[in-house]
Amino acid sequence: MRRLTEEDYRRDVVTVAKALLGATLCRRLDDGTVLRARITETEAYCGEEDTACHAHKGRTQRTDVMYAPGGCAYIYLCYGMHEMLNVVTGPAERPEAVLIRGVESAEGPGRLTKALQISRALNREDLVESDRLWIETDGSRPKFASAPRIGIGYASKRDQSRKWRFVVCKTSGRFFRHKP
DNA sequence: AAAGTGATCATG
DNA sequence: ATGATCACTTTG
Repeated sequence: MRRLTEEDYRRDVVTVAKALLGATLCRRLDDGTVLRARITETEAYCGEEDTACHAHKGRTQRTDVMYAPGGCAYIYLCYGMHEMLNVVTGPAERPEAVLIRGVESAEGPGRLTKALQISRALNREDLVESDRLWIETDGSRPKFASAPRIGIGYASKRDQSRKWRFVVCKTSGRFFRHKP
């Protein structure tokens, strides 16, 4: 297992979104316990041109962190109750981020943050250096499927149709099923 | 299917 | 200041 570095994060957002699948999200609590979970689902949000991306409307107090160099956390509150965890990617001044949509045993962006006790208190955390929040990889690259992103009905048809959501394929624990 | 919840952003 | 709108989850 090695921790992801700034070089890993400063690549193109779609590349990073795929590379994060199978990596391990790690969270150290104040009492020292470390929570870990493998990432199973991600989405790429790709700059001011992407009408689904929060940075589409430009730089604001909330989106400012997306303009930072890749490697820090962008965490915001959705629907008044769900903390959403994103990883900023790309070079400085390019507002891209990967939404972490699911981890093993906590599917759903709001559920995983609850399970790992991640909140806006960790907004802007540097995942390269932090001892509270980081990501590790063992180099495995699980098979995945691509699909349209969820919950972006406000975006242009074109951007809604982009397949920038990536989900690890479910593996049968025991049996294989063959098409007749 | 619809509520619940509060930050955020565009209006005025 | 006010109001619509949300990268959602749970409950019925």
